Amino acid sequence: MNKCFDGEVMARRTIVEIADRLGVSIATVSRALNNTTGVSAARRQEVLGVAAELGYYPNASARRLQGQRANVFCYAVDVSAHRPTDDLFFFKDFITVLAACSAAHGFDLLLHTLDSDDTGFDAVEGLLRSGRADGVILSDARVGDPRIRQLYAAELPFAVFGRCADLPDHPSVDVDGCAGIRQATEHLVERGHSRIALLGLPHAFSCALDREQGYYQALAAAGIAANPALIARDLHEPAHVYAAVEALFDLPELPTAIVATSDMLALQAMFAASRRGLHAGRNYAITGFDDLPMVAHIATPLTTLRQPLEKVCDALIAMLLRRLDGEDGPTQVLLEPELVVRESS
Amino acid sequence: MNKCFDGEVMARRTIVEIADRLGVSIATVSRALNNTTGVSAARRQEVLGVAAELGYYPNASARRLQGQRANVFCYAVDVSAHRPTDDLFFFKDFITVLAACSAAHGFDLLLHTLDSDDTGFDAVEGLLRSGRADGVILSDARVGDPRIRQLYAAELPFAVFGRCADLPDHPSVDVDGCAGIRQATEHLVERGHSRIALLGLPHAFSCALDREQGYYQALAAAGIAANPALIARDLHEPAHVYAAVEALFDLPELPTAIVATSDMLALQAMFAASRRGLHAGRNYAITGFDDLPMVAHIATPLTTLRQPLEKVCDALIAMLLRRLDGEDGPTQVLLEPELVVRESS
DNA sequence: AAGCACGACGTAAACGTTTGCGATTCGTGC
DNA sequence: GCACGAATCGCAAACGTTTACGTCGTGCTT
Repeated sequence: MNKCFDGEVMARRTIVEIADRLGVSIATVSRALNNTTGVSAARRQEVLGVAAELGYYPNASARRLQGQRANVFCYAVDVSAHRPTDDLFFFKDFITVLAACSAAHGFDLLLHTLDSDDTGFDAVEGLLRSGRADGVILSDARVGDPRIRQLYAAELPFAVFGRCADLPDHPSVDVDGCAGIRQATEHLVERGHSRIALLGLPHAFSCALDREQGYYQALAAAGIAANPALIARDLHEPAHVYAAVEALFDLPELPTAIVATSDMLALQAMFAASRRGLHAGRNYAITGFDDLPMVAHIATPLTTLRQPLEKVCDALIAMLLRRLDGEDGPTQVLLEPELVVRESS
Repeated sequence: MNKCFDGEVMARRTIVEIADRLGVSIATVSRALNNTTGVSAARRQEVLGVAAELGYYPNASARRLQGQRANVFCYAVDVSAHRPTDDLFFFKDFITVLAACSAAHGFDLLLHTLDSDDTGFDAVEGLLRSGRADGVILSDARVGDPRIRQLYAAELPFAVFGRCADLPDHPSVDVDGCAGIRQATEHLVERGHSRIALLGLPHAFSCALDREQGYYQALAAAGIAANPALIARDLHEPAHVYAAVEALFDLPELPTAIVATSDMLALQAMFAASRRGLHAGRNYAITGFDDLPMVAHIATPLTTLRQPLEKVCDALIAMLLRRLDGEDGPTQVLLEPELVVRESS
């Protein structure tokens, strides 16, 4: 039989063993291990020594029961929200940074996947109510997001990456997509472009409308009339994106620049263009949003807007921690994306 | 002040309240809630009623402390392993299915991110030893994987998606990449191809060598000599992949078919080819591996090998559960991928 | 009629920690 | 020499469950 299956119960050492070994009380051991006051330096060293010798690990369940806190956050992510057009590189980066931020505060990160329908979200509420997690983090906020409604009504601790402008004030951290896209559009205007196309995300996501606003604002400020033929919004199905991009390049008068509200949309556009012999940075300019790792390494590196992921996650965690500790503070944080100019524009 | 911050401590109901309310003992309440024997049907209904009325949720920490089990699995994923050439769509799908399988067995899924260096893996060991998780799931097995060595030596419960042929027998579930690529290559041979190129993954991953074997086996069986000029293995850096693909199409005598050992490699090749006016399914045939959601929807749908993700995750979870329950069973599971023929071949 | 099996329920211990409170010791100031 | 504060430590209660064991009563068997 394999070593991994010999069923030997993992011998868990307890605080009691350490206490017995040294002839002291468990209270002393606990205080020594937790580095609290009330223990002499000599004793602390003794305790630490025996603990290391025994290979002691504190029992998390006992700690949580006593401390009334699990030290666990849950990231509830709508997996159905991720279509082929979406940016899974961003998904992975977000998870990575979020896990790192949580760990830095001693919290584990639980992953809970959701369907697009509301079913299954009660499980998240149960997660909090049963104490398996202390707070929930949401992303991909939708217009009128029912998940946010539910958590808000239940007065449960949560924080959202993104915001719902149409919902009552709730804890949220967001990147200013409007300002970002405005900056990108202004950048193209400064480069002399006036026939600037727009590729927009599905309107179900609240960030889509936000970003589109930046495009309109920049055009208005430059005195350029918005041309409906150049504007493709609410793109979600792959076929939809494909058709929109093709239509753009079928126009009698081609756009000289494209503002894509996500890097994946920009990549699709570049792919379609290259099949017609049109190359970004040479025949037309294009900008994206997200700064995915790959867009810096493709044939024509993409000008895009970088999201300050570390700051976002820091703010999310900080917000939840304040909520748990009963302190107050800002419930809405808005961060600025950074325009990264590369060869595509 | 915002409703979300009014610091009202979430009122947690306990089993004691239910007992008091009905004038019975907490043991009876526990038995009723857990649907165990020793309670009359009438009592059970009473208890269930009061529990629902009070909005009772069992305290997970107390349960875990008593039951000596957290009902949590940890997926420890090497985030640095994911380069732009890697398949994050697969990453997301795997996580989704894994979470679903865990949930089906009443287990939560903890996410732990690792760097490529070994640092930080001790944290995973601590996760198990402190009882925050009962078992670990690994993926992207590397040749001589130090993580597997460590968990194996420590006799901790774990299961690997992938295998290390060079390591002692350990719990693993894998998809037979050798058989898969052999099947794909045979498919191309049957289509009349003989100048068949190979694109291989980084050799650090143990699946890379496995898959390449299938290519060699199929060629040998067909009596075709392997042509070094057509073989590009151990591709990891984006620039590396790019150069290899370009070199392939710079050959005086072009390959008529390409066996890519991952869909992402296939996509890169198709992209490079299309820039030269060569189109898959028309000018050359190509196959991939993984069946990413997107490859069915691109201009020329890709022939590829589909991994049975549900079966993989089921097997991983089952293996861990057996280990936790002290039962025995197979420690190595090998599943067959399914060849999905589309227009690219 | 006595014995016995069984169902329903309560008592209490256990899971492993943290922490308020009291007890003891020790040093220091008068 | 005595009182007093600080430092150090032990005692025991709590956190909310599960479960082995004991008790009681009911109904059945012999």
